[in-house]
Amino acid sequence: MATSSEAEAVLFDLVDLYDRAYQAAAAELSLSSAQACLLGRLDERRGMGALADELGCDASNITQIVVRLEALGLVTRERDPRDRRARLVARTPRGDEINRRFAAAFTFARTTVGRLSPHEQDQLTALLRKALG
Amino acid sequence: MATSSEAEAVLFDLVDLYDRAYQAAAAELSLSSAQACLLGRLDERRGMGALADELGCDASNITQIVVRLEALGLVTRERDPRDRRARLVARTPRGDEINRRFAAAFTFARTTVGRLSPHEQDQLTALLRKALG
DNA sequence: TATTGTTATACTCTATAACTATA
DNA sequence: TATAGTTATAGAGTATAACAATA
Repeated sequence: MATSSEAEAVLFDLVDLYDRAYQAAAAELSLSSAQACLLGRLDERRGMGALADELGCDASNITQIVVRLEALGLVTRERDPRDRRARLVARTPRGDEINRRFAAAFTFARTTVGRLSPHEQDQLTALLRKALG
Repeated sequence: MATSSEAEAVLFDLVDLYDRAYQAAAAELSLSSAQACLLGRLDERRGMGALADELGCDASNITQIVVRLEALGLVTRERDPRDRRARLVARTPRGDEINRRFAAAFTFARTTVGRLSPHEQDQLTALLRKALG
């Protein structure tokens, strides 16, 4: 591992725990992490290309995930009337419901931040913003 | 997304960037994240079950990853003389070399923490430790 | 009988390359 | 000709269930 300093080691633990909690919350709703993540990006409907950019992966990958979510009845894929090559992905009412339940199930970030006082939360935010450059 | 507060949103960004950087560093060495991660756990040789516990996944999964690392010449799998059911996984010299190069390539945590003063690094460590409970 | 690990199988994530439809 | 997305294909991660060898 590349974690020589204390701070680096704590960062590693944080990321590890965060990822596991995210996956566990998704699993409670029988979703993969990738499915839950994509579903969470659909507060506004979006094209496939935009989703690929946001999630940092190939468009063909997005197609696969969206096809599965569509089969589960959680999203729809409509032709964009202004550009008939494009497709707009949107959550169905059931997709909204599942997304809400995922947000409720993923307590890690809330719980973690909630252990700090408001002042400490501000400190943490400032430090991480500076660290992220 | 379940990130209502500022602090939660920054945590999300941090985890996202960390994961991407980890994967990119592994890819530089033609490894998957899981392979790089497992390789990093072998400073001491370990049994398959111990690895499964540490990585939080099924033993059959570890078998797959180890078989691939073995095929790449990065680890060996020897019978434990004290319990012939068990197998001890260890890095080869080439595995050591690749692991060093991965640690050098994964600069994210170092760079990120390095943007903070020593005092700020201590603050961050203390805040995250408290937050993680 | 219980434990360690493997094998068989199946599903998902992911990328690359070739393709279709539209612009 | 260029762009948005899909399809075909392949490699890897992951889990479950059934299995072998050893304790």
